[in-house]
Amino acid sequence: MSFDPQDHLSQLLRQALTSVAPDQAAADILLERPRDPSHGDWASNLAMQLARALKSNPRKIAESLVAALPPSEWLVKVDIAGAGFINFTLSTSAKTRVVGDILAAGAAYGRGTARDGKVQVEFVSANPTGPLHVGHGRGAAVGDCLCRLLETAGWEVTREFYYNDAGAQIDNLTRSVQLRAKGVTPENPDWPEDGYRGDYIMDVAKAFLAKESVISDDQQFTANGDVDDAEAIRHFAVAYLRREQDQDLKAFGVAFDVFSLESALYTEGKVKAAVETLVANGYTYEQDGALWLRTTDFGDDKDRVMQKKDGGYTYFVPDVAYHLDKWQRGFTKVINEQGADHHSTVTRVRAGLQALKAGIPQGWPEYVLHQMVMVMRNGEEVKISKRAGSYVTLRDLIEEVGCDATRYFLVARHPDSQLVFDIDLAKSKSTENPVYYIQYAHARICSVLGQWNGDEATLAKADLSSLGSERELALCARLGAFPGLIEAAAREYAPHLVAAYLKDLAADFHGWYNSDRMLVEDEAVKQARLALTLATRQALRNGLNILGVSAPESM
RNA sequence: CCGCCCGUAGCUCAACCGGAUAGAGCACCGGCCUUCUAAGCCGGGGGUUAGGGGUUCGAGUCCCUUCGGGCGGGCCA
Repeated sequence: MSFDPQDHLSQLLRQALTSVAPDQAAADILLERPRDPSHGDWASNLAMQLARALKSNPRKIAESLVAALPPSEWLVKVDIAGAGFINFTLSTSAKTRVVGDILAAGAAYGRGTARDGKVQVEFVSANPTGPLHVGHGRGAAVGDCLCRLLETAGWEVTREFYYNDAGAQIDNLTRSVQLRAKGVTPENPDWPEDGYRGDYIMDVAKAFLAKESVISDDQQFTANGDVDDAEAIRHFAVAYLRREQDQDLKAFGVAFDVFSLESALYTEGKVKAAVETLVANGYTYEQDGALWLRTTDFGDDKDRVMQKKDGGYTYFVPDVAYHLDKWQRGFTKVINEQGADHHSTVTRVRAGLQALKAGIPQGWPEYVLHQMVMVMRNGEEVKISKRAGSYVTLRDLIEEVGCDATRYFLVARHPDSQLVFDIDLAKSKSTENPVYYIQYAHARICSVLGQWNGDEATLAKADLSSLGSERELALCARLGAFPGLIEAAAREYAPHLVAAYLKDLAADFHGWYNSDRMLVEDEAVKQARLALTLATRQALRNGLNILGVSAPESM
């Protein structure tokens, strides 16, 4: 049973509160770590929060609370400071016991208790019309790290990839490959205005002509080489590009559990069924030869066309059908990770789902929208244009920068913030690369433990009473903050917090490493320090694992 | 014109349902390798948190507004 000081103090305060102000006994009790160490290890603003309700001076309330606080063996001091903060100072043994807790928990340290309901995270969802670019990379990094984070926090997570394999874009792709196979190049005046111009189209065409077979995670198809067989070209191109994407994702450490195809929603009648329900529920009307959905009933600023004059559905209709399907598959919690350039779909999809009257909650599904990635190379912005074919692929990045650094760079920023990916900077294997800083801490630890060459399992029971320096206690405090950090990052869908935490943890370790030796003569001191060292390695590993970044034993 | 996101040190970014003196890295200056990896550490300078107003014990954080940047607002996806 691990010791959680925050929980412990919270209980003490709750008891004090119950006796001091019984009618406020249900008030929220917030405990936080003060920035300034002289303010103790934990602080509560409870007295200030209660001031209004109790119509009393916060400091007075604080005094009553402190007086009513049950005794605790883990506390050495409680004082009142500032406007009415209650500051708690823990005993050294209370601070260091996290080391034993971590060594006992191992890879499970930071893991939350199992939650009810299963979560689905949909991300990347790139259409198979070309290689994945940096934007997809950000989606892959954020989405996958979010999944790892949610899993760590106790959720059962399904990773899903959805793509359009049948629409106008695929027709365009098919035509582009067909033309290439017939020897027409984008420079030719006959090349369609919106045709795909990238060199990869030529690769697809060549492979088709060579009657190659391709296998991806969800597709397989053998080309017949017949340039007039558009259907075969379409199948082949989709399978080929899906395979390319799979290879990139695999190299990026991302794997999906489920692939969903837009075409299946049509062939299985799910689109038709959704439309019929919307009509039956009375949320549609005809105007200008089209069928409209009254999305303004659900917060949209204008109604949207569902069925075009030509009879085809607009893109959000299959989206609605798809999400109904997700709901019917039992996912009470669904998070869609997408680029912010698609944020206009959020309102429409939710409106469509509400109009289905299927008992779906209003805010379902949830969205994590990442802002755009701007790529810099040689100090200049690299324009990303799929049709022009001049863009930075995820594969390029992984090959040039490495999987670890690429993942780290793409996930270390708040998804809401635009991201400048400076290729030259990320490529440089220098101190400017923060991922190395973290990995280096891990490698250093491995090196020390290797030189000690003892049985790591024995450290779990080490006597920690010799720990107590400022740096050691700061490191212990950082280690103790890990579970709470996971909880917060999972709650806020903010994997970048893990990246920031690991940097801080590495900094605490490097600082301690440089000030004290671990492999000292005194056996008790050595055991205690090695235990702290091992616990730090465990936290680094667990954190790096959430980011999908490797933890090298040596560098 | 409307909607969403962003604006924090020279640069790139943190800051846990609003907390105490806003923190790191890079860059710059000065120190530390006969001792566990110097991809490291220690010290220093650097800020009106874009501007203004409001809410309250307390605001980078919430509300209003102005400015600046990005993305959307197709019977495209």
